[in-house]
Amino acid sequence: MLRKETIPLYKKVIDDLKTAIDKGFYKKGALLPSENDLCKTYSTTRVTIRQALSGLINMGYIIRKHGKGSIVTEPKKGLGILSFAGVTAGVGDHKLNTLILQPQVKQPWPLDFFYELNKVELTKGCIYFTRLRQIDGVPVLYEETYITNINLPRFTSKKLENVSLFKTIKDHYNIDILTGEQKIWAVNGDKTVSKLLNIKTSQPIIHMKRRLQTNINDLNIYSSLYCNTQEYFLQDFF
Amino acid sequence: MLRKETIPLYKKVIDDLKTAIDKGFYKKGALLPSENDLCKTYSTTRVTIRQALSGLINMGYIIRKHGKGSIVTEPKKGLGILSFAGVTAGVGDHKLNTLILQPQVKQPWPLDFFYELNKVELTKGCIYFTRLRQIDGVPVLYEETYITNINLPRFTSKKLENVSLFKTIKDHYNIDILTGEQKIWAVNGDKTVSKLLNIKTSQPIIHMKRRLQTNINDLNIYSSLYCNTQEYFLQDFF
DNA sequence: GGTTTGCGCTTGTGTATACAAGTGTGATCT
DNA sequence: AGATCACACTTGTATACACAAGCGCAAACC
Repeated sequence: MLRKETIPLYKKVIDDLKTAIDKGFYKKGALLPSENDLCKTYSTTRVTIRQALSGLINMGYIIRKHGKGSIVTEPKKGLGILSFAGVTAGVGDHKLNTLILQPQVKQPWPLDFFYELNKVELTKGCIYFTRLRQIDGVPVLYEETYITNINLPRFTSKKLENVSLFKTIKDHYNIDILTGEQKIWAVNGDKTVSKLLNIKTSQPIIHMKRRLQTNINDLNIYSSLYCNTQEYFLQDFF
Repeated sequence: MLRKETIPLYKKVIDDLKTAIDKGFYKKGALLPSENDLCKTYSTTRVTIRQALSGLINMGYIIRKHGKGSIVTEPKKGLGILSFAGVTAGVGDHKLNTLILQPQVKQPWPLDFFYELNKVELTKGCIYFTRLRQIDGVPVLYEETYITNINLPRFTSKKLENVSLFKTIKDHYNIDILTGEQKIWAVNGDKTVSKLLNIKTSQPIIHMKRRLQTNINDLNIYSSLYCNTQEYFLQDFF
């Protein structure tokens, strides 16, 4: 669990406001309380509050207008990582579910792994699992994930169905994604993938390889994804 | 070109450090001067210096290590927009060239345009052009671009061959890209596109639609791209 | 030789304050 | 009624300071 003894005040402010926005307490276009109001609420000063607000700007939760206030915006879909969106704008999360095909298992890295690994990573081995994302029961994305097996006690027993992987590792191990890299191809799926996605092998699909770096040294998250973009597409805000 | 009367100190610090990094004065992995050193240099306080440094973090120019310092990193490749990279890491820009197929022309927006346009955009019309990117003479990316025709004097006579579009509009009109959105599909190319990319219609290619918002109201850049990922791939850092 | 400790450096977090400048509203003036 | 002005409220920029905590190295210790 590794709950921090004390979390900085500005992070608490970020968390509170973020949660309030996520829960719909502040709707898109609404104004957050002014800096001075927040100062009173948290018994702190503008420097600290502004530090929090600039965090929310970076996350894409708000924009700020001189003389006006902090305006809630549509949050960025996480770090510029390509994420799903429906052809019609209004596809909500409720239609999307995640199926675990291969639950988390500790194993050595594959010999022909698609990224170069350093010594520490090779020594530690990885945790491997595969997931299938469906929208309205239709499979659209198949993902194979490898995480360096460092400081992840009991991770193999965590339930990953229908939860955000990033939120899980953040909540349980306080791991943040710092940077990342993704490579993208258009390919024809092989038999296995085509069968999982329930399409013909002649149907073009997106293939992606990702490497995400975290705030823990040598703890990286690698994944290989295949995505059927016939009815849906991949989307990216920045 | 619209020089501000007074620019804030923290912006000057950002600019100075950014320039120094770009010019190679601080190389990748090197440490910037400490906050206190910068305080002395600019006769200011840590709050202001930290404001500048956090700007550089956002731009991806540095990362910071507690107890260590500000470390210069490889700058982000433009805003998380997917960009090219070779299968082998070492593909340099010198191998890539840009061919203008349809030079810039002022015209009304297409009737069935792929993004929704507002009244101002519709009134102003657009500037349209198409480009073909080649690596070693092999065509890999075909791009159709539409820019709202606002405040772009003489843009139709600018030469776009082998130059960065973003750098051109930044240098000549002081236009910055603020935010963006891109959608991605895997498709089989139609006859026209397949011919341009010199591939069979059965070859899967990437299709992207992009919308880039600038610092000028209603001046947006739209593009529709087709990319052959047989030998190369699209890459994205964040 | 190897370990521990202390110290000076760094960034991280926070308080208290000040003035500049943009936005909107209501009172006042014409 | 319509334009102008003053004011309150907002964020933007900046100063000055304090203590916490991580890093690296050298001196001291065993």
